[in-house]
Amino acid sequence: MLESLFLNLGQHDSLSDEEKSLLGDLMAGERSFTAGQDIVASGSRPVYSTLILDGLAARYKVLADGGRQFSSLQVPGDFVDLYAFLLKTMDHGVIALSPCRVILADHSKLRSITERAPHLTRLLWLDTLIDGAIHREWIVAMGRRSKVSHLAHLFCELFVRLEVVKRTSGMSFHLPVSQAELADVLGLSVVHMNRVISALRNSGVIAWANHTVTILDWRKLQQIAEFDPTYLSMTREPR
Amino acid sequence: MLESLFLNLGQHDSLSDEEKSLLGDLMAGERSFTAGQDIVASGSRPVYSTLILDGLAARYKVLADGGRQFSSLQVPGDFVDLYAFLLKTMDHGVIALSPCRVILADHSKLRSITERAPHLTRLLWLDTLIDGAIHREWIVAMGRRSKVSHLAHLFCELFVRLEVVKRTSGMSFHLPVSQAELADVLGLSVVHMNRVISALRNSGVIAWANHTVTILDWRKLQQIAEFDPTYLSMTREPR
DNA sequence: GCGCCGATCTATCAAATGTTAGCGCGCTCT
DNA sequence: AGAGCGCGCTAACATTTGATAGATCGGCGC
Repeated sequence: MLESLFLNLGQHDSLSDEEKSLLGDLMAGERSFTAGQDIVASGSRPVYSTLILDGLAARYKVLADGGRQFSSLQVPGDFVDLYAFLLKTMDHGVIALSPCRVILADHSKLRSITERAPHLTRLLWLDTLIDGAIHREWIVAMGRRSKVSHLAHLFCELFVRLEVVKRTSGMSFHLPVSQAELADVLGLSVVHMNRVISALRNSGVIAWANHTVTILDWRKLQQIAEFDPTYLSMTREPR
Repeated sequence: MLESLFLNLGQHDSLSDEEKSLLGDLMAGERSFTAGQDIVASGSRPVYSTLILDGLAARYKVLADGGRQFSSLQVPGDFVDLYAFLLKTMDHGVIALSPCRVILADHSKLRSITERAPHLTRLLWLDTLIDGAIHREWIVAMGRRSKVSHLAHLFCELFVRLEVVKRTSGMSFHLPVSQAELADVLGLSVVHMNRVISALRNSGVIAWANHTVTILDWRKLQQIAEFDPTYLSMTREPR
């Protein structure tokens, strides 16, 4: 059941059987959420962290004028709020974008991992660092890429991340979001989001129907996005 | 000399004398950089992490069309590349925006801290998590705030962060950047950056001359920015 | 079958943002 | 003192993006 987590953490360095069993002990208490439900509420002080087993979730913040901005998308194998273990108070919410099955990690058990399992601790730390690297890439995309390039970059990133946890089929992946939700990722109006999607479609590099994205020309998509996966740290080396 | 670091880490939880001395052992090898110099090069694989003692630095990425985007600003007491300890390869550069004095932390010594000093490890981890929280706040600002609000938010954040390390004087702080560099923070053209600055100035909440920003009306600035410092985790509690 | 409703898509106009160009001020270098 | 230069600032115009409105389409409940 923790296969996605093992695939995710294990892509960066090898996980020993002992570490896998520690993770097994750590994760307990499965829960389910329907699309649109809050998985973690802004302002709360969780006593456990949440790992996604199935589904798509997003971190978000809502402004006074009602505008919403997603600051990350979370796929199976991702901890959505591992940092809450040390940050204590959630300064944003996490919402399920599709039906989500999650499993919980007690903060007290996490703490004991930091006391006793330094290598596993480093791998968990690394997981949050990659989170940060993705944030930086998003900042660059929002600030200096064209909107079409930004969208292309997002699709590249999602494809690669989903491939790691075996959630792609061929060059396709499931993306259960509306255009309005995607607009909250890129920071655009819905109307303009639609224009940008049309432009990327018309360039013939992707197809998107029935909540499924298909990459028709990976090379060209990567070119449009100037996508360089270095920031995802997908090499296996001692950490 | 490590006063800024102690102030920075110590704001979240108390640092024992032993931990301070571990940090003293960790940091060795002072260096200086002039404004405009790269402190860490993109693509490099550093064997030490860098702490800022004095000066202002920024993480950045350059795109194919020459556009540059800063993804963070780093002030005294900040590790600019603590994550490189686990991420291994720099996917972006770090540049000195003003003359910078820095000090280095050997990755092998960092590793031994993770093996022997769990609480200090958690505090270092926390430091990178706050980095991530700031990134998320920037994403929200870029996506959904008005440009004036974004700038106001940046000033609020900088003021608070500089205050922690005692680099403010009254309601003023030193901000040694040109408008072009600030444009690379907000992701704007220089011309529009100038318009946004003028607008914030005309609203009477800040003054900015000689590289010094003075907050004239903190309450109103905070209102314009919708600034809530929760994400900076400035409460002292067990971590 | 019928009607409702959310989602996609389009059209039109308004506002925000970028581009190019140029002026003036205060440096520093000689 | 004069030249050169980075920087702040402005003007005019082009392009991108947003707001409002409405059409179309398909799923779903009654």
